[in-house]
Amino acid sequence: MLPTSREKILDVAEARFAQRGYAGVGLREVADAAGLGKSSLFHHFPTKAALYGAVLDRVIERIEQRMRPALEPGGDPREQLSAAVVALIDTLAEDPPAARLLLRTVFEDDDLSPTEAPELMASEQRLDALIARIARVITDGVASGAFRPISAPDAIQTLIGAVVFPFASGEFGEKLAGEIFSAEAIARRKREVLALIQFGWMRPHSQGDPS
Amino acid sequence: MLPTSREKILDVAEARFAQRGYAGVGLREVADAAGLGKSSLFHHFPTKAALYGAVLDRVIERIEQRMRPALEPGGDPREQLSAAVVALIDTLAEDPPAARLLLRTVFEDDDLSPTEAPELMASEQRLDALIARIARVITDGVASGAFRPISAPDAIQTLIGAVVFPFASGEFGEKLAGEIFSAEAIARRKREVLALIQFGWMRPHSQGDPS
DNA sequence: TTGCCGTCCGACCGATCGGTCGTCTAAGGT
DNA sequence: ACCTTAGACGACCGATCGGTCGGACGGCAA
Repeated sequence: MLPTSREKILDVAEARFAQRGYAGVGLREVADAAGLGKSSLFHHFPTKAALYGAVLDRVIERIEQRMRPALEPGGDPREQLSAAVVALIDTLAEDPPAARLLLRTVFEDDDLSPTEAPELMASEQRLDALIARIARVITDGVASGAFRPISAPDAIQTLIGAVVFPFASGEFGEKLAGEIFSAEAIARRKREVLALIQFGWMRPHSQGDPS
Repeated sequence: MLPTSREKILDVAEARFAQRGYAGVGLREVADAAGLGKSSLFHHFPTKAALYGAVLDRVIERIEQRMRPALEPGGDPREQLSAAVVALIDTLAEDPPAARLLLRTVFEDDDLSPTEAPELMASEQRLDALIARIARVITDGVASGAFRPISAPDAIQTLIGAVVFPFASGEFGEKLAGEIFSAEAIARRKREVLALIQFGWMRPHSQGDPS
């Protein structure tokens, strides 16, 4: 039950990177919070960027695992998309720092570009594959008539903004709508996004595949 | 036409803070890019936090000015909300670093909390007032029957995510949907969000105020 | 017992951080 | 002609940054 040092480091680093960002977190701070000396970190991760990469990879893997069953090919695109969104929301809700970490990572395309931090390439590819699968579900749905003729990339941008941002909004979001990670707030977010998908993207009064 | 040193500093700092975040930007970097020595910055802004505050304030003021006419009390809430969103998108599109700066600021609720950086209080209050006005439009619309019974705070979270995030998504967004700030991309974003409001939130086949 | 190995540590490195200080210069008012 | 003032500058400060290094400790296999 007691976590290994490596896991402890990852847990602490995930929370700190989410709160203060890559440049804002010192390795000393992480080491202290993990109950280790700073130099001990380097026995588990060769560089700060590698530590960040490991943290990010763990988060993306969790999300991928939870969303995978919903996205398996061959099903009703409407149900696939809805189930995928619910799975994503559940995963973000169980790992509070995750949402903010993901959005911060998107914003750090300078310092954390895969060119400079090759340890992030694997994570990026996995995320790309996941997004491609979602895009596929949307384009399939449009092709079958289940969805209006929406643009998959734009729909995905909207989806990320509407799903991930609220769980990353911290004090701002709490002042606006109360506790972010309460069961009620999570349920409200699901309703909000599912309604968006249903009324905004699904074709009304259509039973879908016209074949 | 040639900008004053102060304006030059603000322009450079806005771009840098948006790209690398508060902790990730050194004052030396800002000074160099502005064509000044580092110590000259302190003749215009007493601390780094004050500089960030001035940058943020300028961004929020621009947004507020552009959205104000759309939000003046007494009008059709549907038109008010749509016009406000269009105004916001236009403003973000004209000032590319703005969206990312705003979201980053939301995420920095630790280091940049108004308690520690009192120069941000004014900006925060102005932003709160702006959001309150939007919330008012939504609740009015719900009361008059123009909107479904949606929750204003949740709707605002969705709106921020769907409007602001895409313009802050940088390389990630460009890989997904091409140039973010092209005229076509801006038009697509407007269509996307306006459709969301219309189909997702407006009551169908209703002419609104039943009085 | 011996030797190895994974883990951890304190001391240290050069670089950079935000910020201070004293000085110099150019413009403007009297 | 004089003095004030704003703006800019280089030198410098203590603190912290990511990262290195040599060694100490404990478990385990031979």
